[in-house]
Amino acid sequence: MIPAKADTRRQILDIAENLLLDLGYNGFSYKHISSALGIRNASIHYHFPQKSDLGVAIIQRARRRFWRWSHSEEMQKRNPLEKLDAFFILNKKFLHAGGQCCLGGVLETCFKTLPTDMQMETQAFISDMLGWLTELLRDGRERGAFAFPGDPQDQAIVIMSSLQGALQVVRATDPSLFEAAARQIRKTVKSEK
Amino acid sequence: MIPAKADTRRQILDIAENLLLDLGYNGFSYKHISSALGIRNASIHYHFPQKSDLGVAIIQRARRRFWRWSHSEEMQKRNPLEKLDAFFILNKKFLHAGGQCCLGGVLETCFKTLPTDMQMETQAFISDMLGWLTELLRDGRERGAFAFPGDPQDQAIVIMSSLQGALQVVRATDPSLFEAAARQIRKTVKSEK
DNA sequence: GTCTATACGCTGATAGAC
DNA sequence: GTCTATCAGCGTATAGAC
Repeated sequence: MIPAKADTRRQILDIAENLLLDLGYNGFSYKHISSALGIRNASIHYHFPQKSDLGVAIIQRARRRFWRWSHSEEMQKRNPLEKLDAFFILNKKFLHAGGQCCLGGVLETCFKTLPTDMQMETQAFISDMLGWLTELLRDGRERGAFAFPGDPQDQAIVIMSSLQGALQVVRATDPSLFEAAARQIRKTVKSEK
Repeated sequence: MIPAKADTRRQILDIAENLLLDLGYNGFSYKHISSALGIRNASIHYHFPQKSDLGVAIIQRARRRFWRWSHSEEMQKRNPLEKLDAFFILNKKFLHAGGQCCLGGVLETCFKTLPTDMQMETQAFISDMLGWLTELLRDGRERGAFAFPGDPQDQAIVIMSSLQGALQVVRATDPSLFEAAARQIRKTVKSEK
């Protein structure tokens, strides 16, 4: 049996990740976390001595999560278009979580204020995602599922940027516009056949 | 003749706007501005009593700037494709300014931490830009310059989001990738003829 | 592991002299 | 308009008791 308060570390990560996606890295503090969790400020420093330790841990966990997602048995069975759709759904989850931004976008906009270790982890995270998406587009185009001009990496950046940007734009307009934008992006790469 | 230090207000706005695009709204303080300008903290409060007054002023100035840009005599002469290209160049300027984000993206990612007056001004700014881009796409498609499926507004969101997102993504990758991404976006709406 | 207590610079902001 | 002086609160962070 697992005691309810067994893994405070995990709870801190969960709360901090949500705060990060909602408010940005410079928009939340240890106080937000401690009051949400019902513990004291100092207790969080026991698990994450510095705020950047917490930041790095959040990104590393997101990287592992993305790796498991993209390498899951379920995912391997899918064809390229289904994989792309799964990526769209992955992004749409941020919207349903009360209009959050995606991790990459949040970290990039405050990139210059981040300590070096967080900057490096951010770069690795983006590289992971961009690599996966590039490979998917390359493979999918070879197999006739996708049709787009130019370099798969350029197209990968456009898709990542679009979704990331759209999650942000709808915060200042209407959340319902995200879906329509996502469909529009999908059309630009899906082959007509 | 205009004394060198005549309009401190304007200099504050210039510096603060650059800090905002570099570091995010919660990433810069009055101290950054005062030390950059060689004056005291309190002097800035004379011009902008609250930080949100400064924030609102930055957005309002950007809105006026965009209005003048989009209504300029020079712009009226351009055809739809040339207007779209001008919009791309407008975004590329942030990249050349040392890898800045665009104003919309910065404000949206910390949207939930902003005071109400700044949130409203942000919404108006996005609405201005989205309205202009939507009208351009609608008109351009009617005249045969553009070819894309669906609602012009959906396409407008995709283009705005892509450029906004791309400016952010290249911060964690390579600035040179922006140009390629921009060309890729351009291809998705330019008619083939 | 979590607590209390504490440090201390930075933050936005004000009062009042010049 | 800009200055000096000052403020209360918050930020991250540490020491040491339980």
